[in-house]
Amino acid sequence: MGMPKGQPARSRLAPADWASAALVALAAGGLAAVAVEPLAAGLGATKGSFYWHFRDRAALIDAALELWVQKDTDAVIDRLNEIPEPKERLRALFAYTHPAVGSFALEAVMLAEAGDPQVGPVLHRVTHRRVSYLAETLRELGLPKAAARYRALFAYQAWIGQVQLQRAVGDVMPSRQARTAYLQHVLTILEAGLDGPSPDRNSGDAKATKRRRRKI
Amino acid sequence: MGMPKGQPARSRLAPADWASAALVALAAGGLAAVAVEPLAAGLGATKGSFYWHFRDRAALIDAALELWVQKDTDAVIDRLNEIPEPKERLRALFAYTHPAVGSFALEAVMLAEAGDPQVGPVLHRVTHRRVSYLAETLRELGLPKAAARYRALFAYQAWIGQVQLQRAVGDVMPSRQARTAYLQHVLTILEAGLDGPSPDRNSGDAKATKRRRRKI
DNA sequence: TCCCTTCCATACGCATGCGTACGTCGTACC
DNA sequence: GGTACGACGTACGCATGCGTATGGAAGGGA
Repeated sequence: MGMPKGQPARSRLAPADWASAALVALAAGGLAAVAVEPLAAGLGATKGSFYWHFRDRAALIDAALELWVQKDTDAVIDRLNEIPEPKERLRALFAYTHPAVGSFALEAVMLAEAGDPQVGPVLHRVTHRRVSYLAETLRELGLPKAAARYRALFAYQAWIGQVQLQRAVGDVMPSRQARTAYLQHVLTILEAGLDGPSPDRNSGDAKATKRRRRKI
Repeated sequence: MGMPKGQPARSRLAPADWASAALVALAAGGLAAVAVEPLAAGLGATKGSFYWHFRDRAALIDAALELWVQKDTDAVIDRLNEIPEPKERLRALFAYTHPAVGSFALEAVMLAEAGDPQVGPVLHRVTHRRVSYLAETLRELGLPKAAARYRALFAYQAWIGQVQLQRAVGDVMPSRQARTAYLQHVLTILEAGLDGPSPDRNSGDAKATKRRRRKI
């Protein structure tokens, strides 16, 4: 009983607790669901605790957004950067962005709340960082600059569209088989015909990549 | 001056007035913005008027959603169906779905509010109808059934993604030139490689079929 | 003119959520 | 073992929004 700082212990709350709870609420019900009193009730506390750690509700939302950026963009890119081979990196990225069905609710919420003065800039930042990182990885694969940017934009847009469609209508893609087949379809499109008509024939020795991979 | 039933005349209000005002508010601020009292203030009326025409707020939301379906799906399909040539129909559809930048806010809102018990079913209905219509038109162009469905899904998803990206970050696509170039890029991809490996060798006449979509 | 229906305004009760003021408990430190 | 401060609970005022109740103006028949 040395106060193991676990979560279920309802002893003391830190700002991080409030932020992660806010992020959960955000994913579940949008910005409107990030309300102080319901969150406090969920944490087994009251507003008195909250207003000790945060100045107001906006500060909580900022913290939650920052947490989102850190977890779903920064951390992912950091992990991807540990993979030296760009092709492998892309594959890992793709595997990461295509798992569950109901997931990525936060993405949809952020897009939804894009008009909000707090969400807007963050979304803007995240989108740019993601697309830029994707484009840079594509450049490592030998694509010229403009082409890499187009391809990155298109891939990101396709992903956004898929996330949204899944959330909107879960059954447009009936079986799991059909989903993977569809995925394969999208993949071949993404790999195919940019300049040269040989998508899979990689450049002999794959070392042509200069591996700049700076943090973007 | 025979009371021309115009909007600025603040004489009598009909349910349709409330519904369209609700739709405007919905596009601007999401479901939370569809509030009775602010809408009444905007219409120069009070709640008393509203609760005469509608049973409650949910009824207003239903009416607004129905109006949306009618305007941005049913009416568009009806208009498109007046074009006998499927190729021309696709072109008209594409032209309609790619105009302004800030438009299609309602689409984003609907996707955003997909979790809502009132919005969900409507969105589901609309999406199915749109995709099915697109697939059907593609079938008229000779595509086999499964391929037409894949292509329709992919096109619709690409459109959704573009709408969302535009709303999220307006400047990922810097100049108008870059936008049209990007569009061309997307178009060729959409046209290319379904089954046969001959993407760009279009059918003699340079009328390359463009496809894409929007409001179906 | 009278009356009745339609349409709308005013006023109220209620619930939720924000932010603030202030009281209170525990713990570490002396 | 008091005491000071950090962390939290309680209670309040305020604003907004929903829904209801009731009264009153406008307009068309009779």
